[in-house]
Amino acid sequence: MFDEVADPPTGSRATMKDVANVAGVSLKTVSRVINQEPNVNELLVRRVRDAVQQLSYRPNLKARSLRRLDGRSATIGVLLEDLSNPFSATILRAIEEVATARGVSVLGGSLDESPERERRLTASMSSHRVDGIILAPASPSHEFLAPEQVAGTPFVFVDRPPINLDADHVLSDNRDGTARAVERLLGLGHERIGFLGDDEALWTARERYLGYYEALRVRAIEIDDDLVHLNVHSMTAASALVDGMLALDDPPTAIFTGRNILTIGAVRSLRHHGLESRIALIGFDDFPLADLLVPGVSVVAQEVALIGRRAAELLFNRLDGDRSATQRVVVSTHFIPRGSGEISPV
Amino acid sequence: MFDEVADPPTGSRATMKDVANVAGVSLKTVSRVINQEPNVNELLVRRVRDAVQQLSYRPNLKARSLRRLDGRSATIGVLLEDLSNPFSATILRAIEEVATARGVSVLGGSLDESPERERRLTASMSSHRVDGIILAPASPSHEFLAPEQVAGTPFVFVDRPPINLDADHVLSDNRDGTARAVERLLGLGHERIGFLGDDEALWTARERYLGYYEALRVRAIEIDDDLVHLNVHSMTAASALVDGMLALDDPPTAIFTGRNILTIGAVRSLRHHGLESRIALIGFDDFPLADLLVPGVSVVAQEVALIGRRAAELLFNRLDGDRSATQRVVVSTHFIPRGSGEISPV
DNA sequence: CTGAAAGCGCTTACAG
DNA sequence: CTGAAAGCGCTTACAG
Repeated sequence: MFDEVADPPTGSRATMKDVANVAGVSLKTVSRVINQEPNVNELLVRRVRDAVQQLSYRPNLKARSLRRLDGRSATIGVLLEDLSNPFSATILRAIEEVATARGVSVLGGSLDESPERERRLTASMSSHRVDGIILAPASPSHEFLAPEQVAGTPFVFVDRPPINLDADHVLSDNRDGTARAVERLLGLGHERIGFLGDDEALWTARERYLGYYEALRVRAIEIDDDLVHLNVHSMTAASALVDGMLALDDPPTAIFTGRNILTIGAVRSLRHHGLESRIALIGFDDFPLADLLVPGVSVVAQEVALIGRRAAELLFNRLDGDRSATQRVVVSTHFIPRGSGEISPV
Repeated sequence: MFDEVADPPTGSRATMKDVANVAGVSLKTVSRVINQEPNVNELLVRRVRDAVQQLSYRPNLKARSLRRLDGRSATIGVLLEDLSNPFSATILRAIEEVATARGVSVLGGSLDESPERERRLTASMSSHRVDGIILAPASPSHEFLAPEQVAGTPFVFVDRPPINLDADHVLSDNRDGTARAVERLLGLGHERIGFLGDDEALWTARERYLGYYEALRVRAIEIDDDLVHLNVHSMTAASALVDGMLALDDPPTAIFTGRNILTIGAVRSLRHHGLESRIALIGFDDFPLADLLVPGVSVVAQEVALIGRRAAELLFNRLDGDRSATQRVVVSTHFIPRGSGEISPV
């Protein structure tokens, strides 16, 4: 034997017990050093630290959280629509920032608007015993999460409110943001304003439509069914619908699009008809390079990172013991004029 | 007492033992049912299933992985540059897809080009006992990961190769992709081609520069220092440098930009000078709406999702026991002509 | 086909 | 200031 104490074998990890053996102290002393408890002899601290170094020891969080009274795993779950889209990605990053600062890791997942995936992934998070879950929901009802909530897992909803469940949530002011933008178009003299919206099943799509509806109502302008299209899912569908509206006997002089891919579809159609500088356009959601298009595309922008940050703050407040009533946080949108929304009717 | 067996108290979760009590069977029988082991009496299976339902029982993965021989946590770590940028977000999503199909969850983190964050977050992943780690590295050396690797955690690097560590990696053909694009410009008759590149410390930035360098060398065109700028970090810096190049006595007739934000900076400058249809431009990395600009921006596009998928496949192969030699996977880039790269010199 | 005992790597509660 | 024993919620290895 060349080593005084045998190293643990390759392919397996050093445990606290290995560290104790190498340092010549008890398990409990190692635990004290790792957890920075006071009142440990300097010399022993040093010996433990050296052994940790020598063995590349990493405390096992799974074992720790299994035994600890609070059972915390130092992990939260974040389930969003699609981690590859800029909206979800920005929210995830903002949450990560808050979590990392507290030494908490983030388990992420994409729901793709699938209620079934929502059930599966929340169950998975639950099996991982995450300390809390932030969710941009896909289901028509969240009753099924009640047992998790009762078991002590706090939920914070983002982008859309919970249904049949009492939980904190963070939303944009979809309706007001849209109404104010449509009011701007009305203020310029537009009376025929087209509307393209996403899937009616989505709360955000309905809210944005309601903003449009209310703004017209206030001015006593009747809704023209030829100018309103909901359940538009793609850029190409949006282009085709704008093509159709432009072919009407009485075409719109302005268009409001309820989502960025629909906005881009509208831009393509207007360009195709050479009307991008004649017909006003405002979109909900900012998008990269909107300012580099000609004309620049005016938008109702969401504070996406702020939504993520607020959600994380709410969650950690709950984890810190906040038992106050459920909170709804509404994050303001802001209008960004870039040209396309400032075109007057001819 | 109304219930025959007391439910576990609010705020705590049902355990396998609780399920066993409610179902009137032993712990081991519950374990068999949960893990779908064969040879369990139909009646007992049913009773256990009912108890699971009634108690909203979720198996505790932490406890399971603590005891299991393979110690698998059904979790992998994914550390990328910035989860909010489209490149990282697309990779994460592609990995998530492969992982979810295997019932594995993804712990994500952003490194922000910080070696210190890389150390901290890999250590954190290690404490979570992830089964493997996919990493877009930020450090100048990855020696410090050797102990983790020896302890049995496989690593797969993406976007950049490991340094001082033997590990699988997935890269784009940065150098070739750039060289072929620059050759196209040369083919059009361009001889003065500007180059803007990212931080020289980054492997990708160096490779792309080498592609530019080699393409010119083959044609025996000398590199003009006035036309080459490395360590360009922002869109505004790129704009200013293009402004400067355009003011030269002998300005470039074409520009190659080594990263999408630099490309956008270059577009801004060319527009500002009204030269966007006179001076050719090709950028590395595609970006949204590149086709909607006038002229459309020609790019060398990476197969970003494929990079993520390949990395995940490599990792899971290792977890499935593949002990073959370290692999380097090179994913091809492809050129997308949209107009700006097809402009001939005047 | 079913179950009682031991143990994974830690923390807790307690004794000295 | 230090440590030995029990136990977190599971799976393993074994007995019946």
